[in-house]
Amino acid sequence: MGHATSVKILDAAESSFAEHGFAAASLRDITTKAGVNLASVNYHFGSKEALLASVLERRFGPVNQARLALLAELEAEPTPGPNVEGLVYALLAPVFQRRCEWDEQGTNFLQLIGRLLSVPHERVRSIMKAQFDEVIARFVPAFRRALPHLEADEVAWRILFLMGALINTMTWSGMSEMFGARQPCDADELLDALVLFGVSGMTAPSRQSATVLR
Amino acid sequence: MGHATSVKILDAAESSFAEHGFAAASLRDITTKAGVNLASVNYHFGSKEALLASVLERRFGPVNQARLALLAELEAEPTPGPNVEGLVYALLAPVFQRRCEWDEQGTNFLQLIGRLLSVPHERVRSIMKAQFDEVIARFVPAFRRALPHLEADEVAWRILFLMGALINTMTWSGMSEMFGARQPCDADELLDALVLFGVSGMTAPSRQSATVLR
DNA sequence: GTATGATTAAAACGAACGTTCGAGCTAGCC
DNA sequence: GGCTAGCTCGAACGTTCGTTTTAATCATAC
Repeated sequence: MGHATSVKILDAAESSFAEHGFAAASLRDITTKAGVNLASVNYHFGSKEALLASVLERRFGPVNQARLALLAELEAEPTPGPNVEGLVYALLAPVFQRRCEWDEQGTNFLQLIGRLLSVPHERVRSIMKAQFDEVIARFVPAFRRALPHLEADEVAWRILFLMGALINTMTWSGMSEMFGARQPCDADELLDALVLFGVSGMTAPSRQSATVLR
Repeated sequence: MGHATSVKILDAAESSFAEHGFAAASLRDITTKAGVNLASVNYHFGSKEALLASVLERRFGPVNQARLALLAELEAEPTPGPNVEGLVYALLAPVFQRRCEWDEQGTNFLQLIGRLLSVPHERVRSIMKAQFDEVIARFVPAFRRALPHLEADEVAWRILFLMGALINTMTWSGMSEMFGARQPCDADELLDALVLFGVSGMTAPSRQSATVLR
């Protein structure tokens, strides 16, 4: 059954890409983990790069769909006024929710994202862009409406800062120990901490109104 | 002159590691950029991995020394009370200041950091740890004193979030355009934006006192 | 001028990589 | 039973890698 083989390869590739990054993950290692033949990758996916593309598409689709669904709920609410917390939550929560579901398989979804987003690979970049275009097109204006005291550009930069806090923290599991702190007990604890940090950061005063230390 | 060759190799390696990451950067590419013989790397540094170690040590030393110097200045001030902004600035500013100095050479220092911090390499990790141990040992307690309303663990997590915002944003130059925003005009503008974001995030209310959306 | 250590260079090695090929197996259809 | 398409497999290819070897050159000291 060809489909079962494809899924085995995708699972093994995800795990290997998360652990080693793209360049250092070898097809021999991936196919050994998957328990399939080396040639299967090229048969089912065409190339190593195409395999990576499939791994990313398989995971980002659901996360971004969930983000957009949460955003739609927010925008349907009758309560007026800015809801930065809702937006931050809608952006971050789906990642943590999918993590619990997918990490059962022994992969580290968030580590995968963090690792692959730092890969300087043109195809990766274009897949990211394609996956995130709608999310960006919907979230950036929503944040801008919720944060009218900020310049449009600064809102976008803050979203980048927020994504950076999300991604980098997840790339390195175990980094808390390095900082003399315990690991968050579960995904919810970390999500709560990050939402608080993010909401506060997003709603910080604008650079014009703040006296910045120099 | 052996020393001149070493510096050429370090500069070329830095540029290549920043652009490609560690695994995908080849010694042949590096030595071609440096205009030296392939064997020079092994002669002067011992191995590819040792070369990476030298690249990191060369750059992180001055940044972390600057961080500690700024922290010492803060702690010497007679003004009492928490100075979260000073701490955030002390942590972030040295990176931007060195960037202006070192990028003259055509390397992208911040991109290098971001790229290499995501490398799942044991030696890289141990070098990072060694370089950052003193910074962490001094900054984490200082932040904890400045933020007594927070649990000790949460302070550490927030520092991680802050570092994540710093690192990830820098890993991908040009990402602002993807979000429909212009690039920050200069390093100072980006630093100011990030300091505001970070200070506000660090000083956010604790999870106990905040009602987090669920 | 000679000796020595440092440095550089060309060449080659062994290993591993991703990709391709030809053969064999399996399941479904007639 | 025969045929076909899909799928899997072992083997090998060409390429690239990091490292090593050997020889030559250079700078310094005497």
